[in-house]
Amino acid sequence: MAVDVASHAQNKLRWGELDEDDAEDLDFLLPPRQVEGPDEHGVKRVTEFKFDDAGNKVKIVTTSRTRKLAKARLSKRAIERRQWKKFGDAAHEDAGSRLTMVSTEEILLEKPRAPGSKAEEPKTAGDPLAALGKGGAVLMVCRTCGKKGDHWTSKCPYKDLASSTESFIDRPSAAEGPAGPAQDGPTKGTYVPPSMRGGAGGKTGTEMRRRNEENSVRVTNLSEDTREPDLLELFRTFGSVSRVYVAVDQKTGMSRGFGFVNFVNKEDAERAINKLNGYGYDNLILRVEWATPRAN
DNA sequence: AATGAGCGA
Repeated sequence: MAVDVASHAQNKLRWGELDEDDAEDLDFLLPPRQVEGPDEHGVKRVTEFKFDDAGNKVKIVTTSRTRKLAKARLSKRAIERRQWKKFGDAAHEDAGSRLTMVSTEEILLEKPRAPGSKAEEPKTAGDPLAALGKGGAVLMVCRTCGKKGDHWTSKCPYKDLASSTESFIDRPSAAEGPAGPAQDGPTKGTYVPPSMRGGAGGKTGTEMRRRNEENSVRVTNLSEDTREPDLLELFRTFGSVSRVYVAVDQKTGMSRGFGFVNFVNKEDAERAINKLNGYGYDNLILRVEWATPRAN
């Protein structure tokens, strides 16, 4: 961009007459802002000039480094690729210029079923009674122990024991403890899938495996681009994994750097902890420990 | 440094 210095000079401005607004008009006298990099270490250098309050020309050099760019995001391979000889349109570009660039546009990620979304409004809008539904309050009936009005199935104190079908419906007389058997629950004619049927071949008594909520392993110090499939790949070598979870910031969608892995078998979880705690993954040192049970 | 989500007869 050519700057017509001569025409500006005709204004015959004197330094003493300048107020703040006029000062901006003199920027054309300054060398242009220069951006170098980022280099292979992710370091970017910006050189710019401005006038200070006294009207002196000042050079400002700012170097910045994109967080974790070289460390976690770029593999050796990727750094290597940056050395490749350019071709096509890029062949004639200046060293620092880029044909592709990172967008600075802010993009909000929205959860499809976010609370407060329009989809759930029409029901109750303008009619507080509608919230109660036709039949009034919903009656909680636990499908595991048959207790009413107390808890949902997921909150049942017996949920960690055998499958509900096996202990409470298929063989109702086997139910013990404070809750008692399901008196008015279905006891006959209820379909029971083969996998859930007791008897020969089925697991019984002491063989019954506790459900796996317990074998929960917390993984911290994950790199921010580790996703659940990555965790699964890493942990599945130790045994059956029933669940992987990576904590994500609801607002930004970015990983919060920790997650959980649940194992079907406690021994597998234990081996995973022993092997993977302190393990270098994606250039970070993992911490792998037993998780304390989640609060409800 | 750090302990997870959502659903419902």
